Amino acid sequence: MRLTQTLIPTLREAPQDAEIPSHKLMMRAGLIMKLGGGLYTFLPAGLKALRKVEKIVREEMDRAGALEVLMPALQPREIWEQSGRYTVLKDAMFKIKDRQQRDMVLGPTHEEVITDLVSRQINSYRQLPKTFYQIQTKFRDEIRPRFGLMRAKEFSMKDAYSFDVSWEAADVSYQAMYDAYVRIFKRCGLRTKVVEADTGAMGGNFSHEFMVLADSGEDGIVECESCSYAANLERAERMTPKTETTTTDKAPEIVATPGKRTIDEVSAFLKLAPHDLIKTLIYVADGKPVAVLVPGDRDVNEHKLARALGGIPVQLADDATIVQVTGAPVGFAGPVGLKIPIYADSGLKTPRVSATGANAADAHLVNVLSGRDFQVAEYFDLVIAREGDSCPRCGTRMREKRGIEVGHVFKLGTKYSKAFDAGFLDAAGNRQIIVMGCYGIGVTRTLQAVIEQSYDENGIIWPISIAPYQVSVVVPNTGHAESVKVAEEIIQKLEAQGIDVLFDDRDERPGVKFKDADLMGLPIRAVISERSLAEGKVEVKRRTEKEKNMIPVSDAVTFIENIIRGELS
RNA sequence: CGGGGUGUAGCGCAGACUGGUAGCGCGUUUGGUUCGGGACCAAAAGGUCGCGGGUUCAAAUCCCGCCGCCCCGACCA
Repeated sequence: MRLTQTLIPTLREAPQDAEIPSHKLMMRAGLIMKLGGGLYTFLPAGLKALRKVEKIVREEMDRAGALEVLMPALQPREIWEQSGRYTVLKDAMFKIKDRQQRDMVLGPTHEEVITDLVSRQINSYRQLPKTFYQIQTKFRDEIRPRFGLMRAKEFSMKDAYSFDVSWEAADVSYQAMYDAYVRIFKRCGLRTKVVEADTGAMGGNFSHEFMVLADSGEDGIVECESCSYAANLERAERMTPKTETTTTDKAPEIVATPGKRTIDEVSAFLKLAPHDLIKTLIYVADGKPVAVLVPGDRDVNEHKLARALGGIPVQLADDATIVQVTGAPVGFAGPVGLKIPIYADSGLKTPRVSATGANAADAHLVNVLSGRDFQVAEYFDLVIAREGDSCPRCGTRMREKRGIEVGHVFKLGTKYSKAFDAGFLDAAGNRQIIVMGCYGIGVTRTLQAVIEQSYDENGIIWPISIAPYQVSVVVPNTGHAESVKVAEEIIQKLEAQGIDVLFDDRDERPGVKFKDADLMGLPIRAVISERSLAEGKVEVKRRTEKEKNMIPVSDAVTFIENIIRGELS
């Protein structure tokens, strides 16, 4: 492809609204253009790269035995009512009406559609297992679209769904997808970290996320410094810390703490470490208020809390409820004298002399002892894990990292198959329910994540597998006919081998072409100039190499082919 | 939705406080000189100053309302 015939509008400066390196570089390298918040047009070069990611995904899905389908993005409201997710996801969905005023949604995901399909088409154990997948545009009314393609309102996703006769069989399908994901990301040149994750609105009981480690990542994860344990902060557990018991003969004593509501304010005022305070939070679980206690220096993990209380939805109580339950305004809640169930983090199991809210305005209690002054209904691991916590598996210290979630595999179970009555007759003629799994890859996000993980001060560094063009050809002086002729011959031969070549045929100064080649990040650069041709050679250099290789003209094509084959094999 | 910021040419910005013919750099067009790491000279095209209202002889500038976009928090591939 000649640069003058395509459209790759490179920018010297990044648009002001681009924040992270990959977003800036996608804009600067002329891959995408913004239409509005979370909405992007793929320009020719960006699309070429995207198609290559899709191709890798397809090949690996097919290899894993998944069947490609294509489901409607536009879906009737009814199927969402049927799964019970219309309420759960309705704020995240784009909702529209057709001309008959029927409610429709733009699909944010496709469990409902695929399960409906399977419930109609699959009737026998002989038809199972089956895994279906599609690569399709998803729509989500994100609260805050961000970072270009990283979190967009419209994005391309590969979603797959497995259907099995049993939980054991589902494990096999799950593993097949897991393995395919490992291969996909590896082929895209990504280094990923697999972490245990929360299942969220998707439901199900088990999941793994594929994370690209990056400072700009929106997810926090912890990983053990010794064993293989790694988890999303939403799920991450920690071993109960060993704390020393402390005790006192003194009764709880009320201390006036006017206007001191936060842990920081109270600990500073009472001259106690935050750890010596107990943070009391009032939650509403399934309509009923409960008190949740955590050490003063920790935060509640609501996902863990919800799971601990039996998977019911929990939310922080509003101010009115807090006043009603504690008899005090927000900021002075404490466990002593509360008439509601009290759940506490396991870090508080060891009795310690603590300070708590006094359930009275502008007052706190000191010399509070659990067991003596209040009773905890049950202890759970309830706090958000953090750097320095002990690994739940082996007790070693854990460290915190940031990650970009590019893939997520779920063991769903029967949530959707039950809702859509997706069952089958087993060999004995008994009707059984299908066990499902679901598996997503953010295709557009993966593309950007590759850049986030691979760039330098000059621009993108594409892996050969998904570079829009594997080779860029630069002729410093396009006025030199011989250079152009040799360049065109080499390009023609490379393209005949199925290699994508971008020929910078612009009438620009050499410096401009070199800068743009680096910015676009094409993996191999061939320079054909009067100077090198005088020795019968052309210059070939990888994007990451400093040294130029001077290759005889007749060997150039083979030399380049070998680099590409070497990396793709 | 809460908090903060911002909107002036395709991109990056100045002008606003103190109202008076809308500017700079990059990019684009034309001509010329240049030609291995974002050249130089000359000429030119390109703007409803986010939108609506108000104040004023006069508004990019002051006032009111709305909208877009970006950042920090709750959602997710």
